[in-house]
Amino acid sequence: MSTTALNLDQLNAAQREAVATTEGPVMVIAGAGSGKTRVITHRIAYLIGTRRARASEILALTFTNKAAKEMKERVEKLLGADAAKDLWIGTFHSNFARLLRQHAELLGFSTNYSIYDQDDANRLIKEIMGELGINAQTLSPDTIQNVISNAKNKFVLASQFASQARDYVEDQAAKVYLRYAERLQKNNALDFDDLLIKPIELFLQRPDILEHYQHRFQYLMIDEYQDTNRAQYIVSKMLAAKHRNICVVGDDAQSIYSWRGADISNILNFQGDYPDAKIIRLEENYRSTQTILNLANKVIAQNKEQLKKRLFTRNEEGEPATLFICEDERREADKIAQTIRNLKLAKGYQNSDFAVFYRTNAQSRAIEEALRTHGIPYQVFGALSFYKLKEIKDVVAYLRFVLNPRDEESLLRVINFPARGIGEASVEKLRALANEEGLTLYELVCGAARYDLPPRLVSALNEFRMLIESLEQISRHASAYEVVAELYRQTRLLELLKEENSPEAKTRFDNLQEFLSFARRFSDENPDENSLNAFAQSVALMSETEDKNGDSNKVSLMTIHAAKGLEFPVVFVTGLEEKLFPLHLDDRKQLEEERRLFYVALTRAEKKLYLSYAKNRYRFGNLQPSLKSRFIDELDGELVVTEGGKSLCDLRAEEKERKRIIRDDDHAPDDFGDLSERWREPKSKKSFVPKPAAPSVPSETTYRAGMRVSHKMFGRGKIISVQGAGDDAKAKIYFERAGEKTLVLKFANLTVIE
DNA sequence: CTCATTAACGTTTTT
DNA sequence: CGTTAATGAG
Repeated sequence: MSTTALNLDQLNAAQREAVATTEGPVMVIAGAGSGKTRVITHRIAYLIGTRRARASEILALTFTNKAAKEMKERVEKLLGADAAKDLWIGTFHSNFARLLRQHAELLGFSTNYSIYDQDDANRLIKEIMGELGINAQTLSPDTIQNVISNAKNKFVLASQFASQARDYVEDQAAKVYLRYAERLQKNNALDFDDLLIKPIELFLQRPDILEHYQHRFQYLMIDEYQDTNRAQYIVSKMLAAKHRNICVVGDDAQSIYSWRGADISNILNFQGDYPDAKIIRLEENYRSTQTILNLANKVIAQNKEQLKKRLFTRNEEGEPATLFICEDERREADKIAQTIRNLKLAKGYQNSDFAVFYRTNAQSRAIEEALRTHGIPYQVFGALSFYKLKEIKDVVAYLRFVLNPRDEESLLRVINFPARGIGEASVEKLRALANEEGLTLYELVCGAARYDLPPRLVSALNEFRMLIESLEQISRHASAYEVVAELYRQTRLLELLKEENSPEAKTRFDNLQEFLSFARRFSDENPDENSLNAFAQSVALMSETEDKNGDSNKVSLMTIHAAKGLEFPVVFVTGLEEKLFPLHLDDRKQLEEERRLFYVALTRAEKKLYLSYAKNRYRFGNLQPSLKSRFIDELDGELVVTEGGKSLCDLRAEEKERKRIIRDDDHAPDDFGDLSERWREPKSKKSFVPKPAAPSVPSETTYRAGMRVSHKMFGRGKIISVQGAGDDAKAKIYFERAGEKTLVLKFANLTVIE
């Protein structure tokens, strides 16, 4: 195929090798900005173009919908939409959800199974904990959910987990896990983890089915292999066992999801699994300036655990990075906004050329505010996904329930939405009755007339049942869009919101409308007969990022996790403070992951990098001093300048000098703000002296959270919380100088400050 | 049963 | 600080 040959000429030698080595196990170590997606898409095109494989024989697994979508589009560009349409390109979750739809019966599920996201699963776990009498105060549902999810990620099933539970938490979690699995089965529902685990169970039960897929998917490709967990590892190994045409692409330096069960040893040990594997390194970076790359390389070099590689670029050297040292988060945000405005004027950049990264979503607020006051358009990614909004989830729950009447969780969600007089008390009564009668809740709803229930309730239930039945009727022959439209019509959802006449209602109105048009688009693009099921399931696996329009001219705000895989001409990495970034620094492993995250942040930048930190930051509502991040110290000082034009090197020398002077003067060193260029000003000393003690108050004083207090040893602070009463009363207090302490009030001898 | 006010709570990341 | 869960009045 001439087009394919032409395409290969555009690749460098390593990329070409990665594309053309189609047979046998291959691991591509793709450094940041080295053209990874290009390699995968060309490889697919090459396989098809040279007739080594048909499109339907290729399975390409990605980590995010966005990556899948991009890959699909680029393959289509190379081959034409028609040639690419039989490809299985998608996330692990969506591809296996699709596969499971075909075989659900064998696992005791129907093809219309519901997919529960984290929220749904959490609700169910809370419910189960209630049933088991586990106190949610002692053991949070989130913890239990985490434990269960981790077990699933490692392909440890409930019974096995129960038999190997080691401590109290695991023991309780095991009880919940067992019942949780039962309940999912009863509801005909799978959670996200199940989408990975159930295929393994299926393949173990039915080797013939495994063989079918081994034969069908002659070529297996896995993107972001460093992010795969144990379950994903197992299932890919099973699928590749026969033909062994497995090509994994990844970068251990960008592994940032270990908290979610990603197992970096999957990529580190690939060669152990496949001793004959061909290892190909993509080391030429096409994205960033040399300066940016040098900074990043030096940062990542401080990690012990990693595969050897050396990234280089032939791009221009570029400007040094700029470091902003700010008083507080507002000035940090302001500085960023000003810089954006100036760069737009001076260098002709557009809004969309800028990205502002932060470690935690909470940090976006200050930045948004500053951008707003400067009149700079922006978009925030990821914070809360469109599909996680209550109103959207409620509508989706309707669709799920129409498809899957066994799904009690969805039923509970919609039975009184919009409010139709079936409140909590009624629902509890109905559930108890259903239990007594040995019926499912919905069976009882359908036969409500036969029981001695308040007539108003019976008629409300009847109305609800008729709604569900008519939607079910429509779903048999009409598209997902038509079902959603009919749901809106019958429930008068939009009208009800309009009548509310509040701004919140207006937003929800808009969201529902957007969902409707999304359904229409989906139905237009996927006109198969089973479309409501496909629609509901893909919505469950959807997150927002991918369907926000990327072409609008706005500054992008996002967490660094969300930034992976993206690139921007100008990047701001904010909040470089200890305990913020790095957020977790308890052990080396966590710290190395934070460092990889920093590496990811730096390598997103094409032309210019700005780094910043604030010496004070609001946390839980009050201003706290922060220490500059150790990551700043790890940077190559020659490649970073401050606003004043001084290099980081000079600054470090000054810092050293200053510490020496302070030591000689026998002053207690204060340990933040140490990069300040105004260190000579004697003022700075004063600002840390606590105020003289406020008038004392009687010992009977009741202390409340939020009160400002002063302590002899610890100085000024603010009460975070108070526990207990009388002589035993303790308060958790955040002290400006000493940090968080828990004190027995009786002995603390606090004074209240106005 | 619904709406209001209040208390508690937490801020990592995503399929 | 801002959001959500829990409680109490109407």
